[in-house]
This record gives sequence, structure tokens and C-alpha cells, in this order.
Amino acid sequence: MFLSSFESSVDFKKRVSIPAPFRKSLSGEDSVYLWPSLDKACIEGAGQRLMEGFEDSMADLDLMDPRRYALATYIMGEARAAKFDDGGRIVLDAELLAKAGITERATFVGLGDRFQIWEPSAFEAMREQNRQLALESLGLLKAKPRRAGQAAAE
Amino acid sequence: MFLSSFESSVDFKKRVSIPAPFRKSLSGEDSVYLWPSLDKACIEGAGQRLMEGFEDSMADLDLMDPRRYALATYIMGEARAAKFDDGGRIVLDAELLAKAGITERATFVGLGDRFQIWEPSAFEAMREQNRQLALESLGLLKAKPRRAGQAAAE
DNA sequence: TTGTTGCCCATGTACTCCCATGATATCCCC
DNA sequence: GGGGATATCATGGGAGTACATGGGCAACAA
Repeated sequence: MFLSSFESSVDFKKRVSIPAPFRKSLSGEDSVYLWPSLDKACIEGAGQRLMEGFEDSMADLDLMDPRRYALATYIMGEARAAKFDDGGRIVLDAELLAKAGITERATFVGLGDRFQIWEPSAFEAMREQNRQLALESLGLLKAKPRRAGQAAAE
Repeated sequence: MFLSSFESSVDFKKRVSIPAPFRKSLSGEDSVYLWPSLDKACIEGAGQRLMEGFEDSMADLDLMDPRRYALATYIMGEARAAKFDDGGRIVLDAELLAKAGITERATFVGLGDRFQIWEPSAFEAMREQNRQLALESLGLLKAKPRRAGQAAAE
């Protein structure tokens, strides 16, 4: 599970350190999948598991379904695997950097099953925009019943 | 279940002892999840169970639901797992401390499924503000029918 | 050549883990 | 009930290690 946020620097070789806790969430994988977000100005990333989940979801759609082709084009077609160097860094290619507007520094944001990479000030702006909505949505969390098999009290 | 309040000190390394009763409520877990409160000037904390409940609640929402993204950003993006040292302490990072205004001492407040960490005088102020509301709300407790299968006493 | 890409080593800092101490509470035996 | 031994707990400090980051060098492409 990808948790919390980290800021790190992008060097002149376009290398960036994937935060150590994120690398640990990838449990042993030596690379990470990256793709430009479809609806936001950021890069998204995840491990093999989520990628395979996407693949399976697409397989459920009819071969001739144009939505399947659209998804395949924008997910599979845009995604790339980036391998870690021995310091836990990856290289972000120019296209990804440009789409997210990242130059010198990058903010990594954990979202549970995936993470995002933002230009730091763009991230702050997006976050401020979402603050009110998050507050209003808190009730959705509390409404969740306890999962089956668990006792009612500690 | 997290019950009652405790005050402890924050040392120069930003370490703080999690009250022993709270650690016992975490039954064996070697770390605790912390995040800044969305609507109050304090830190909130809980065990793995609540965090997984959040995850499940979010998974129930549509992938494209903006509320899902807002929650993920503010819960997953802000939460961090803090590991206990062998004395039962954790390190509070500078950002959490700043948001709660905590410097030298911290008040832990049990809230059942989670707990909060306050700057002691801020906690007292909040408490005083809520005193009247709590008084007025006492009737809600008495109006509640006893749950089936529970003994009459305790 | 010039620029790019992958792989390696170097370094300082910050953090994690470990041990030590004193205070308080608990228990048991007398 | 008194007194001492033991356990639990909060807190202080130190040393090793993991981490982020910078730079070098060779292989390869343009």
C-alpha cells in the first residue's frame, strides 16, 4: 500500500529517487510502471499487480468494444517500465516530465494502490482545490460497516 | 479500543511515547498509522484495522468519483506508518508536529476506534468549547436502547 | 565528435535500532 | 500491613546503517 507523500529532487540526468517506503511496497520488484495520468497533470505509477489488474479488466470487455481499444491505447500504450539503479532511482523520460510540468523537484503522493508524481506547486494547488470535497466526503468512510468476521468491539 | 487521555513529552529527537494502554489496544502491531486531522489542529492515529477500513470504503467508490480521489489524497497521501522502538516510542515528523502546534509535550486522547494527539493547551481549549455541546447531547445516550444480547450491568 | 543511457562508487545526513537509567506501580512473603 | 524484590514504563543517549544525492566512466546512438 502506497502511503504518505515525499518530495525529492530530479537531477540533470532526469533521475529521481523513488521514496524508500514506496520501493518496499513494491516488495522485491526491480522496476515500476509509469504512465501519464489521463485526467490530471501528473505521472502515475504502480507495481506489477495493478498493471495486471488493468489487463484483466480489459480482458473482460468484448474484443470489438471500442472502449477496450481506447483503454488499451491510453493505458498500455502510454505505460512504461522503469528499472531502479542500485540507489533506488529511476529515469523519467522527457515526455512524462513535460506532461507533469516537472523540472527540478517532484512530489510523490501515495494513493493506496498507486502513487502519483507531481510538480510540487501544482500538487499544492490541486490539493487545496480538493480540501473541501475531502471534508464533505469524510462521512463515506464512517458509514462503512465493519468487515465480516470481526468482533463488534475490541 | 482507545480510552482516556495521557500526556507525555516530546524529546529533541521528536520522539514520543505512545501510552502503554494504547499500544495494548494495537494488540501486537509493531507500528501505528498517523495523519493530520482534516478539520482540527491535531494528529490522528489508529491501527491497521481502521486504515484497511478506509481503504475498503474508498474501493467501494467509483474510480472516477472525485470524492474518491479527494479522500485518497487526504487520507492515503497524508498518512504514514510509524514504527515503535523497543521502548514503545515513535518519531513524529516535523510536518505533523507543525500542523498540531506541538513542541515539548503532547496529549493523547482516546476516541474508541482512533486517538488524537494534541498540543496540551490547545486540547484544553477545544475541550472547554465542547463541554456545553456534550452536556446537551447526553440525552442521546440515554435514549439509545440496549443492544440485544448484552448483560444489564457494566 | 557530442549527447544519451546504464552501471558503478562516494559521501554526508538523517534515521533506526539498541542499551541504559530512573521512576512508578505491582506483587509476594513475612 | 510493612518492606523488599520484580515488572512495567517513560525517557535519555550513542552508534551503526539506510537513504538520497552527486559524480565518474564506459557503451551506444545520432
